[in-house]
Amino acid sequence: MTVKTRFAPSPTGYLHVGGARTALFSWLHARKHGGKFVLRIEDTDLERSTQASINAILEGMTWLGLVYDEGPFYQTHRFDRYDEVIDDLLARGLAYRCNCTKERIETLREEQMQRKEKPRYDGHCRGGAVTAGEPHVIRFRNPPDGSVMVDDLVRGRVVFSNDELDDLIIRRTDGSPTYNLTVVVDDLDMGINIVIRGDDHLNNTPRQINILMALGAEPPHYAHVPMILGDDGSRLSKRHGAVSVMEYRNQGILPEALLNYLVRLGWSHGDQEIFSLDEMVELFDISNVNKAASAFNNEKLLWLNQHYIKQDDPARIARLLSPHMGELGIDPASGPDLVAVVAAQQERARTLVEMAAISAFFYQDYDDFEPAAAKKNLKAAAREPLEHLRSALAGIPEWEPEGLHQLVKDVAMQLDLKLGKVAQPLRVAVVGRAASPGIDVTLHLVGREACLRRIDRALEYIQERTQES
RNA sequence: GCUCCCUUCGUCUAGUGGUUAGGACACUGGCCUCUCACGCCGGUAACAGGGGUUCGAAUCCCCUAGGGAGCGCCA
Repeated sequence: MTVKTRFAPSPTGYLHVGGARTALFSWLHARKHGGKFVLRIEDTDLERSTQASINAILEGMTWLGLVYDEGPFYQTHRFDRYDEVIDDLLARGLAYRCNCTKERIETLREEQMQRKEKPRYDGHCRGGAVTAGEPHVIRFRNPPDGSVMVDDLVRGRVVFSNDELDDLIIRRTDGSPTYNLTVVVDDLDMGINIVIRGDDHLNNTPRQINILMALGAEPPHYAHVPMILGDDGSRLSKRHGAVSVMEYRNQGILPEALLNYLVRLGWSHGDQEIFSLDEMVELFDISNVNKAASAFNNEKLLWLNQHYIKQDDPARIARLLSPHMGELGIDPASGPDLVAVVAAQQERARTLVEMAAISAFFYQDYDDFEPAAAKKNLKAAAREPLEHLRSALAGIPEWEPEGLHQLVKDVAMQLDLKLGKVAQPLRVAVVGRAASPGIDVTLHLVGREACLRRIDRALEYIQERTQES
């Protein structure tokens, strides 16, 4: 039997990292076993589902490269099928109409709570007296005794007693089906043989198994993966920073870095930290997934992102960096080759946003000197080296890194200064800050004209500064 | 309240009766060095607590504590 997994988000928000990891695990499991991965949109809640959320989920899946083999299927397109199943259950006495008022249920709840019992429906309408003509919901007739065993691939065996379960609503008064019914029917119809989902669904599983049995179907395998918490161990939310997958793209995270980070959350393979997609597919095993929730650590994500930025082809990084340069109002075509800039900055940025920020000076004059850098490097003692450098740079015939490197060294030697005493003022003059790639590469990419202009500006700055004091 | 689940460095994790409890991120000392970064070498830091079982327990059992989920005409 070929393995078939699914990811079934409800479109009531963006694709967040928890959902993305569940999707990743499902996708990996399918790929590893040469199976199929299905995307299903659980949009039966007409109130909260939005097209914007659907688009956001699809966009997130695409960005991550979690390609689905079937779907997206929409539950709202399948209402006829759910009706068929519900009617069948009703006809066979496995479901019944209920016209209990919300008030009655509420009172029942309160009484049960007072008696320190678990609140649940008491089966008041089980007798079948409610007619089709009056407003009603349909409830599933849960087995009154016995127990349900869930043989979970990550949790192990979990047993639920049927008397803990009540007769859940499977069709609302307005005629629409509810989650526990649709999920069961869909997984059955779509041939899903392993359900990988968040562990907030573990408690629903026995109910779903009971419905499945009423339909005469064999339950699929289940794997309930733990949830992802925020940095501080509390439930992940917006205040922890990005939760939406697309937000990570905006922050300059590479999809392979996010994927690598997510796969290591709750799963590991010995001491290995870096996994290519192929390695994940080969090594991932759903039954090795941890049971405990894990906290999302942005620092480690950043480390992985830097790793992938360092390792990737500069041309690809340049392509991905370009829009982030645009965000800063820079057209990369207006200056040095962006691929060369990436090659120079590749080891210096944890995100593409960072890389754009530290690369702006290649394309436009900086606004102001970074105060601390200017204070330390652009003082009176820097005037002479800068003047020497300026005239040497103005006269150098070839504007290439090798010659430029030699030039800076020569000036230092002539003035009997350590290289740092010459290169560092030059760096601050040219880039406005104390950090940049090697001085030779930096000069080369900035270009002669801009270098001379900026050195003049630094000399003026030193002039003003020495006059003041 | 009831049911179910979880618990190794700050964080992610390795570990399946005998280990100086390993790795990674972060933090930190040093090296490299024109800056930053990269890289390299080193350091701090954990078995939630208590009982058992056993010659021996992070590993098996029980209890306690803490955390989480569910108990919707949400999914």
